[in-house]
Amino acid sequence: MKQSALQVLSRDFYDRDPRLVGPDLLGKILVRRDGRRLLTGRIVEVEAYLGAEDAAAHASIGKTPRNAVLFGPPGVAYVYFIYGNHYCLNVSCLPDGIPGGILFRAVDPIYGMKAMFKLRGINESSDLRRLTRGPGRLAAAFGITRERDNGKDLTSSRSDLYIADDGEPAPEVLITKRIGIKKAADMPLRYIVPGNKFVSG
DNA sequence: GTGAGGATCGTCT
DNA sequence: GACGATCCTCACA
Repeated sequence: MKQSALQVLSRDFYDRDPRLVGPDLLGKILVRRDGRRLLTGRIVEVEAYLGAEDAAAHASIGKTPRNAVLFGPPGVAYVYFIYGNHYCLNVSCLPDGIPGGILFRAVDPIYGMKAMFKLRGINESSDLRRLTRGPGRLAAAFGITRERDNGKDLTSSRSDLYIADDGEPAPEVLITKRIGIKKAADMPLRYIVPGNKFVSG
């Protein structure tokens, strides 16, 4: 894949309701530049998180130092640490002042798999699905941490983390309930590419 | 293939 | 002090 063929998604793309941004992100490319290494993967599973009306969303309790990015401008990385072990990557949506975001749950690795295995700390002979299936695994495979990436602008190719369109036609989208949460568990805010082996659950 | 249980710590009450 | 937008390992089938 040629990097020049990638069109970085603009801030306008994220300046919408997460319920519109979520399905549109499927099929797009997550890109990490790590020194000279390039890591890429096709997004196949995301979840939308809203504001005060969504009890499962971090933003539902109001603005705090932790979740401030969700209340800021669109197209910015929100990375949080969970269960004492894992990081999860989100991107903020909606205009400055209105909270909302998308959680990246899985990607289908395209380039840099060898480096991803190393970052994940697992052997290359293990099941490929273990590489980037699930939000914690995805973040680890792309070397994403709160310290390094929280608050980072995802709309510039000069950034070492961004999301791009490679021109592939949009995939089929299936909407389901979100998983791994207790509150507001019935809201249909999970978007997946049906049949893709990296989709979790 | 499925299910139980533990690890581990930042964040908010 | 309790909990969580998770993952791993180990039993067992």
